[in-house]
Amino acid sequence: MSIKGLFPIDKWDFKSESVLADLPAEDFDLLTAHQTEQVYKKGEIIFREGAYPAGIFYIKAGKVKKYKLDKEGKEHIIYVANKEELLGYHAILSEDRYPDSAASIEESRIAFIPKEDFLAVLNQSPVLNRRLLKTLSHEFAVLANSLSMFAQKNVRERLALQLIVLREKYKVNFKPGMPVEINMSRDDLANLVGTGRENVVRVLTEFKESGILKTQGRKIIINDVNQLIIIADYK
Amino acid sequence: MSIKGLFPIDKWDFKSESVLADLPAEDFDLLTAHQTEQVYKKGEIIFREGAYPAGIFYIKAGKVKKYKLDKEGKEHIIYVANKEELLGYHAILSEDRYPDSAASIEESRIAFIPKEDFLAVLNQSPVLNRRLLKTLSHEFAVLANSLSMFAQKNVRERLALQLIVLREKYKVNFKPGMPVEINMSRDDLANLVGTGRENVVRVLTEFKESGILKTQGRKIIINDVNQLIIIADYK
DNA sequence: TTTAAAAATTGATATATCGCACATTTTGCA
DNA sequence: TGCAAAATGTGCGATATATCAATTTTTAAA
Repeated sequence: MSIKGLFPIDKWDFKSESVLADLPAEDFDLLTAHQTEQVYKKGEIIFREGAYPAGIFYIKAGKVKKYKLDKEGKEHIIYVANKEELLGYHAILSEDRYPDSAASIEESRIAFIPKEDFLAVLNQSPVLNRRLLKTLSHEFAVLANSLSMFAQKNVRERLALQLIVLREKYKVNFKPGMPVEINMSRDDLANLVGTGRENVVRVLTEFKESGILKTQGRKIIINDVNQLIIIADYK
Repeated sequence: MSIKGLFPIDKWDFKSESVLADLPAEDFDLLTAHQTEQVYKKGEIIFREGAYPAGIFYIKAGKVKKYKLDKEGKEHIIYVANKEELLGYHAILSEDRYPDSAASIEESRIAFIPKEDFLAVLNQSPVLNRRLLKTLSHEFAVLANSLSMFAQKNVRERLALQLIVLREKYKVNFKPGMPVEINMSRDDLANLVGTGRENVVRVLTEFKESGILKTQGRKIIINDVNQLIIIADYK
């Protein structure tokens, strides 16, 4: 039985809404009453898997990778979070430790909100409750997608898909109509796709030869997203 | 940098708490006021990915697989849900369609709760809100684990891990101390591990020869869980 | 601008696992 | 209980990907 065409890849929802949007002013003020802001340099760690959470983070500017380390210390990137996204709330809600680590992949400005404030607002705000439930269940769907993609697609197809997703995330840095530059190390890209650096380079070269994209040093500029969609969705 | 030993696999939390436990009687009664019960035969589909949700499901007895289909119709099992677990609430909370499909893997007795009742209780019950947030964020952690496991472990290691997890789920069917029988088709097992049936059979044979387990027809009886833990955690 | 260190790229080889074809066993139904 | 269909198990060639080593390019600091 085939469900071909039921969920074409170009209809997927890559964008994540801000959890804090539409929050009543009263709740928002209470939530941000004791926030402190910090600039994280590229590569700086925000929190570590296994640590107990002291609060949540709100990305005001920049990009953050959420990742897990295997026993040899090789990292696998689970998600790239963009500005205006909330970070580190899973650990508090699950009453457990951080399930993953977070580090900035470019210089980022991030606000810290103490656990007490977050829980206080959570206890009084139906809107925040509803919004978090929506966000979490949406995240579940995205993660489930990634998981089955991993089981069913090869490196070439996975890289194509990640490039499409990353293009959306880097779009916000550029004017509409301008070509979008993905500025990410091959190592991070490899850890996101779940393969080695060398394999990413090889597939990237292949894409370059097909005219799908071009590279300028570390930067990747996508010329033909449709071609990527076809590749990612092929199997 | 190594985090060796930080999260030994035998300390992982495989069990999922019932979302409905500790729910105030009032909320529970309202939630179950219009529930209807149905017996699903082995293999019967409960809901399909992409459909709009009409309500949620509560597994009273049996086991259910949550899965996604690729374009050729090959399924990838994301999760095996046990009795006393809630099903299908992601779609309602995310205000979207089902992100995956669900089907029984053994004869199951399942209650259906209409969407309206679920949302009504959600609007009035802080306990249910809190519990759902906890469950969803826990699910996220479990899924993130699966994802990074996929990226970093081979078929042998993944199968070992899934056998450990399944053993926990099948435990409830047997008396303490009695050997636990995992009764699952090789196809389902392969779709859970993310490989082909043949590869599962090959690794299973290998495990059998090492005295880790034995098989009786379709049934798998684990003799040496510790050995499995070592294998799953090896890399 | 120069230069050293870091990152990216290319090549070659080893290895896991995929997927087909076929044999065997088990299961459930008449 | 017997039988057909379904599920399981086995062998093997093809292939994608991992891994190691060496080279080139880029980056960022002096």
